[in-house]
Amino acid sequence: MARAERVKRPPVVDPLSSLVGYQLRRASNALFGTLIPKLAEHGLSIAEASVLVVIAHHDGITQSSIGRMLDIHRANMAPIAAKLARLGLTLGERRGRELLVRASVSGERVAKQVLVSMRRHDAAHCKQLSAAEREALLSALQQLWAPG
Amino acid sequence: MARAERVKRPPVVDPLSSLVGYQLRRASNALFGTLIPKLAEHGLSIAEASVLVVIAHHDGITQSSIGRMLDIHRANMAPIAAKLARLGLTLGERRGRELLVRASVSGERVAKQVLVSMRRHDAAHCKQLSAAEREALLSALQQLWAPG
DNA sequence: TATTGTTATACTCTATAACTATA
DNA sequence: TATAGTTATAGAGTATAACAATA
Repeated sequence: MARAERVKRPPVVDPLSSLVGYQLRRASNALFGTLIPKLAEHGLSIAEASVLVVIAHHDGITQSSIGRMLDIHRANMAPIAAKLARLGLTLGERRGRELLVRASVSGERVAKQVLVSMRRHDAAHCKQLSAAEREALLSALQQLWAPG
Repeated sequence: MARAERVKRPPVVDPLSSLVGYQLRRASNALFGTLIPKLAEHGLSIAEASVLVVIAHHDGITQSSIGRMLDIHRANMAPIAAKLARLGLTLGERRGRELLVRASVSGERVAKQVLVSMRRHDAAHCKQLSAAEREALLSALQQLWAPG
């Protein structure tokens, strides 16, 4: 307690600092902000890259399934899927009212690169945390939003 | 490890689940999504309510200081400050190029109500976490974005 | 009826640029 | 020069509504 008074930055002036929601938003914005330019090197937004990764891991998945998995509205999935197809990263096969999507050869390659970028980015931001702390963090975060 | 296989929900299908950045975004969106309607009962957005709370705790603070504290751009602070003033929640006193802001009597009252709403909302979402887990979560989150 | 995919559209949040006034 | 405040505007992300096609 007394030591804190000798620190340059004052202890806590921000009345919102003790709120999980506030800290979540700040941390989320921090990681998002640095991830955007990394994925831009691949010509993709975070949403586009995330969808590509999911498709590469789930051959023949439908747009609706991806949207439910990543919490992206159907209406917003359309332009994302269209861009990935236009870039030649995904191939669509219509079956009835569903559109089964899978990654092309180049799509698989880009998906792997994107996932590596994401993991490197994640590790870089978490380097101040121990492995146990990171696992506890992941577990706590999942409990905050996961169903159940 | 073996116990996890007996859990109802499959282990991990989502290739992004192990990323802190992904979990952060999902958790942040979850808390944000339910906080918005709560603060709308006070006629305020999250940003507006946050700024009001900061003003109530820092008498005579400037817009720039608030912006730096909450990471809100100057250009976006203007309409927020204008709305709080228009609602009679804050009073501004110009000194040179600075505009010192303080909460009005009703502003103080609303700020307290808003902070109570925020804390209740936070507690409701964190009720699955122990006090120790919540503290560890706050600490980890702060390390992810705080300067230094 | 319910679901998939699609388009159009609106709203919020955030970012950039340009300007005035003051230190 | 650097900072504070303001305005206008552009962009991204996300939301609703409506529609056609299919289960």
